[in-house]
Amino acid sequence: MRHLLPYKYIEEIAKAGSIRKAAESLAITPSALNRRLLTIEDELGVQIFERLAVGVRLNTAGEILLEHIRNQMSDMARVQSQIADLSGQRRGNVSIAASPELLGSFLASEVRKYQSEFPGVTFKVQQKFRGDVERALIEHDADIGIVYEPVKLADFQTIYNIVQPVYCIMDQSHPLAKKQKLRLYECAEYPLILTERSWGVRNLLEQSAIRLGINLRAVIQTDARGFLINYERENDQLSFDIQINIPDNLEERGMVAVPINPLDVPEGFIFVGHLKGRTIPVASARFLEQVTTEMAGRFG
Amino acid sequence: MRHLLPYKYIEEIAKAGSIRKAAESLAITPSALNRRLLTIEDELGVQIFERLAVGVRLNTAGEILLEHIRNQMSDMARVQSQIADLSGQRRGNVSIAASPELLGSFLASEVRKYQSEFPGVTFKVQQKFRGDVERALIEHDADIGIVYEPVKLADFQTIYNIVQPVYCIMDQSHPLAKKQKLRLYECAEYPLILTERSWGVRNLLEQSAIRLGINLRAVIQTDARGFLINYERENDQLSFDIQINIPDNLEERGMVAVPINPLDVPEGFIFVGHLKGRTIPVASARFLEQVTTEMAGRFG
DNA sequence: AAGAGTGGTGCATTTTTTGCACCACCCTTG
DNA sequence: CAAGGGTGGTGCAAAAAATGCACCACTCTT
Repeated sequence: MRHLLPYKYIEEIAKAGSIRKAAESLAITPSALNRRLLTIEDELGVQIFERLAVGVRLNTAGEILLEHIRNQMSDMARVQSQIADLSGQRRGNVSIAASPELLGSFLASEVRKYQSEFPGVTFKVQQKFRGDVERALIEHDADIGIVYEPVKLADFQTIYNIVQPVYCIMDQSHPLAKKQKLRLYECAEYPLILTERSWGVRNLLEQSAIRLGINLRAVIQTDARGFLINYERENDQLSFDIQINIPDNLEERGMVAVPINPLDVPEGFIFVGHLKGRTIPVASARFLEQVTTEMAGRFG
Repeated sequence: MRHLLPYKYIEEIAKAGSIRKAAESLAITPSALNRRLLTIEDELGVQIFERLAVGVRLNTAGEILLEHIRNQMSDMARVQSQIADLSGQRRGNVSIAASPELLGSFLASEVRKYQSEFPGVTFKVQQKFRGDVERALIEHDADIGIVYEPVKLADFQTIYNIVQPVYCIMDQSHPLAKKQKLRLYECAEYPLILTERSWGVRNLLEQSAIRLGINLRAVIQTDARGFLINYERENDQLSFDIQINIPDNLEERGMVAVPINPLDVPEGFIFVGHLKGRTIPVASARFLEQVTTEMAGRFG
């Protein structure tokens, strides 16, 4: 698609903030790039960038144009995807922005399943925290968004959503391991392994703790999955996760997951969808379908 | 916008049905045009046109691409319009597809009013019958649609609608001229001037006539406005029109308009709007606003 | 005051596009 | 059946457009 090369150039200049830097990453001369920009501005009749001493910056007209460019480029990708799908081949790139809670095991196995059927499709999976998923969609950095406990959904087109209770994960020998349901104050008596506050699970826990007047002591604060679901958890530490992120072989590892009473910690929501008003490429749409079907089958 | 020249070429080839004809209307060599097409198909990886002995025809992939092209081109027009509007200037072209009932006096005066304020804006007004307005929008042949008694509204985004009763127009000396309301059978006793059946008014009349078992005798069947509202109507002929299309100076012309009992002929609807899912250019949006405000003021 | 960064420009070179002439093909028409 | 007018496709030379290089003017930091 050589004819939307100018678009790519503009986008790169906007991102780099300077013609020279953009030229470098585009592997052309600053001179050539500069002239292309001038030509575009001339055709458009207005400046797109304001010239500063340290580089260039998009002005309002440029913002409008850039939004159009991003729409246009991903719409073109969709068209190519649809056309390729006509001839039976399924190609393209599925770009996903997902909360870390989804990346533990669920999404990986879904991608594996899809790719075994359509090897021509590539994937790009980005970990984004609650509020950042929607932004990734707006900036056309991702086609599909999967969020646990989203901050807002103004530009989010929800295709499917599902409740996900919070589980407490511990060693089989833990005093709480035999319970059917846990109260939050019971957990709070043990040393906790917690994630950063940007995680949806942590957020739910914190809010509940405040409401109930409980203090959560984090002996380890980490985002590394290895700590949250540990092979050899020697002590009485507890960690938390949502249902979908708990691996199947948890028991083999000598561990158990016990649900927390939803009256203490309310169940969170997983939202699956894409940018409002967009038609996403065929491969992405099919993958979305597969994911929602799988979710509905397992938790619906 | 030179970079979307290829789009223009494809659209023209599709419209002309032959590379040579398209080349002629694009004022370039068939050879050059052919090569551009081949390049595009090569970049896309698929054929866009099937080659026939008498020319070329879009295949399915081409249909998908063409839809994208049309969206892209009118979206670009919108972006340019928005950018121009930033600097205070209002430019652009307002393209309207409207039922003939609206073209008598209403739209002309609205256009005049708008252009006196924004001389930089040009207009394109197309007369389309009931079912054709929506098609014009779908093919991006028009930004704004105004229909009296539309056939369907599947892809139509209604911004405003209003009821419009049918009036009977006659000379002041006509026996029916003094009535406050007319029954349809009263009209049927006189010679009628009717439009083609594709008009919304005619359609309403015909359906009512069938329902009531009345026979409408058209002594003149014409679409010419001069006949419908005639300066010197010598005989007792009657014509019909809707409220908005009746000129202000009807009385000066020695004529009167008497409403028909809505129990006989139901009131029709005028729908004002644009293609669903589209953001129309600034100038078009403002004009739409003006039209709906005017309608609401006069008939709301 | 020096230096490193920025965007802009004249000119020769390279790359791309175009026009011309022509080919092979198909269908209509005489 | 043959001729003729239409179609899309292609080799080659000319024209046009884009690029790279060297350099300028400028601003801000050091």
